[in-house]
Amino acid sequence: MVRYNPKEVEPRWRAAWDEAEVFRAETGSPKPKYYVLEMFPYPSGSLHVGHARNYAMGDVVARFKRARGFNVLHPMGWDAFGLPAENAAAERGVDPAAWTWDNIARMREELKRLGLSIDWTRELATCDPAYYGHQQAWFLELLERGLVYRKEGLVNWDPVDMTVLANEQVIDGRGWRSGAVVERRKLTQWFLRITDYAEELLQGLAGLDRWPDKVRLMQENWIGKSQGLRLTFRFAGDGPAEGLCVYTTRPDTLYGASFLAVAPDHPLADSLAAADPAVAAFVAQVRKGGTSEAEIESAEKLGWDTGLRVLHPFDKTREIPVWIANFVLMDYGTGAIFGCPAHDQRDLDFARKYDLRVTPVVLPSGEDPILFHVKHEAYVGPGRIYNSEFLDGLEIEEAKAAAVARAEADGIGEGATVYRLRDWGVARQRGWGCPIPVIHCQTCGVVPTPPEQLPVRLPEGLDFSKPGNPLARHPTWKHAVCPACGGQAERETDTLDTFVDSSWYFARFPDPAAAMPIDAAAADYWLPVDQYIGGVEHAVLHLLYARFVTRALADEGMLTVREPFAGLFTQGMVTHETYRRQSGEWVEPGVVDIRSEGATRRAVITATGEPVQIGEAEKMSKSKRNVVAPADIADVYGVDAARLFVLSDSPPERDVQWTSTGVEGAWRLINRIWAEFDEGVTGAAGEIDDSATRELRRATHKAIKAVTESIEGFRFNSAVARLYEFVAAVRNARAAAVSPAARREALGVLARLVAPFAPHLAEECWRTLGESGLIALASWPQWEQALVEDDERLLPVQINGKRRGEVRAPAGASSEEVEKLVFGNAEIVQRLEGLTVRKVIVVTDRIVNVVAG
RNA sequence: GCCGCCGUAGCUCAGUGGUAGAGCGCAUCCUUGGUAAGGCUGAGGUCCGGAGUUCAAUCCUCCGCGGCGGCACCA
Repeated sequence: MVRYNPKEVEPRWRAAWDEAEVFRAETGSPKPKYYVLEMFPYPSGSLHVGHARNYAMGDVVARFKRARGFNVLHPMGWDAFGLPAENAAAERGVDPAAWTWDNIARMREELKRLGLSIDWTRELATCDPAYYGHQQAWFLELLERGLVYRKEGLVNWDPVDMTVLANEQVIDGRGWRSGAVVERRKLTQWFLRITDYAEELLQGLAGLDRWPDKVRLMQENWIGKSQGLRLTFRFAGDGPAEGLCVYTTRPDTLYGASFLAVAPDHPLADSLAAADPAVAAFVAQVRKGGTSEAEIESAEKLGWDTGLRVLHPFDKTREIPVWIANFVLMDYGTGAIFGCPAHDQRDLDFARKYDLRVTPVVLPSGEDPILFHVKHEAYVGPGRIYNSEFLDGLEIEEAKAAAVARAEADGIGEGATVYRLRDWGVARQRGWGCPIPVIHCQTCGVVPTPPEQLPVRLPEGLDFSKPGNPLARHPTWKHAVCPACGGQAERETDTLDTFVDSSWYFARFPDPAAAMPIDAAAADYWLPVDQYIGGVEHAVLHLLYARFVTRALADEGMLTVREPFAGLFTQGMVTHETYRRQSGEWVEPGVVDIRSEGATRRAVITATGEPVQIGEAEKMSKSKRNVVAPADIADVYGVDAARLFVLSDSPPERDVQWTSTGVEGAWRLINRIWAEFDEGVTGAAGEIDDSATRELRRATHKAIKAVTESIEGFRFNSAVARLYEFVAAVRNARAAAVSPAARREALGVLARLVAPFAPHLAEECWRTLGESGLIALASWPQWEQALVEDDERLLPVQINGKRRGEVRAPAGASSEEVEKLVFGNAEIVQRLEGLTVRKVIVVTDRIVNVVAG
């Protein structure tokens, strides 16, 4: 018996793979291509088992597809710009570039240790000028095409860090890092015109049939398409001559309008505020309102009656008051609405507060028009229109169409489509990001950096010790010569949102050394990504940005695909129990000893015996100190055990709870597998047992089929479960005198089925079996159909729906044959005594139900 | 508030319109020359609750309850 020693075995095979360059992808190979990609990591400096799970999943797919004859591209890179490096710089005075590159070096070694079948020759990092220079190049092309623009907009401003924050960096109204209350500030910002593609991004979702429905739904909601009417009201008496334009999705309820309301930052409100300090005071008051969930939730509706009146578009005898209201959003629709309190809860709340008219115009079926009233709950259900002149009697949808048609005929409005999606604000006042490559000139305005001056590199020696943008503070960096007039000018000091970096990296991997941002031929060969894998937290932002940028670059002629990711899989997190001392201090799992006493588990600190509280399994985080690093596991059980475990316990899309007992289970499986190979192919002595041989062969071919289908269906946990069963079958067959050929077949299949999950073990087994080549290059086994079909079935027999016995029948037996067997079965006949058989239902190869009374 | 997901053994979770499962834990026993262990056997279930459809519901439909996630004054 040779013990399986992963510490010796695993590095040896990794060296063999490197030596043979087996994972190198060849652009243009005649084999069918398969591009598998996991979302690239931020180089935080240390890998945890959550990363391991993500990359192990991609690796299973990559190795499986390679074995199935595909030319596989499985690259790796680094999402390397971002705040942690700046934080490290601010806190410890280190250079963010040096810090980042150190982390990359460390994480690269940890990733390599996982035995991932990655083509490392294509590695890239977004903080590398060789990468971001190309990003600047295409950014300028988009600028030229008008897809990049500057505008003044409201942004989340962190007054302590002195920077703009992305929405997701604002937590409960406070900066995620500084904890300062975030202000809404008007600032000139760079935007990418993603809204130009809103319709296409929405339509494209329908074709993404290998994406999770959940993600498609989230994107659909995010884009938020709505159809309605843009309608201009004329002022009665005072007011701007052009009138006031509102957007509504409920033109059918126009006769229920009792007020108009504009956003506090609407131009009309601005001009009124300029003339009247009281209005200005009101606007200032509502703008101060916080952005936290709780504040928005409980925010009271506040309004200011401007005194202006508009005429009802279909009834010039009616005048409607115009208010300024805090719940109207400037950046949606036209920033102005008409309020129909009877059929909109927000409008109703507002109307009740300010005592405005509430006229129902949609009558639910079965209600009496005289008696129907709306009190504190708006009616938003179906019904017929009434109190509405020419719309009376119509269904809601008919009335919408009629109202739009009338507005269009009268020349006061038109049908309109509006999206919730906003343009993408990409400027950040940060020093560790991709510089926006433009120059501001007093005389020429915004001038693009000439292509030959790209990349615009970040300077060295930035000062991160103070809040604010270090690029703006740098003594010399921003001084530039205007490329247009040659005069003195200044560089843009904002850098790009790191989501820009990650919105095209998958298109760079096909040729990461190309002189152009994207090599057309290589990208054409490899794209789209056949299988993309990552966390569901990127369901909207990253995945939507990447879909947008792909289209923008395609329209630039740089890409031929418009949809970057043909298949998407969103994997769950790895969680871990948390441990806490009496004092409340979190304790890492490594120093805790778990003891089972009967059914209860207790935890103590190993060194001192001090008891600790066992808490819920939570997402691994430094603050809860429940992070497990793959390296810790590899030192004891090897990385194969860690890979097996993170894939085995739970379906890939769900969270998995890391436990030491679980990884021990995986380790035992590895040893059981190894023991079979160590045993060799010689079966028990004596006459060959044909029946046992046949059973082993059946088990072998069933295992091939089950594991193959499980991997294809992304059910890695059931694939591993099938491996458990198959190993048991191989082991049990050892007791009988099975033919050496059948055992050899079983072991050869076992090694290849294990290979995607535990590749080092599989190589060792493969060599032990006497194979000379690498299993990483071996082809996937095929199953024989005849061996996976049972020729006999065990059919449960129910009497009135309860299981009362079973019969053995040939596969595919007819109802008549099965009935004969059922009524020839003594146990069943006895059960039926005294009952009249009314009906017999035979489901071929499944079950029999006898209905009797 | 809107949308989605989940609820099955002590724990973590598979699964299926037709015999309720796995890993871990627990109990019993065996082995102590596969020993940084290994193996046998076993106990343990109102499949969240209620109604409906069906010959048959843990599964499908509807109504609840509980947990989680996304969006959130989007007119």
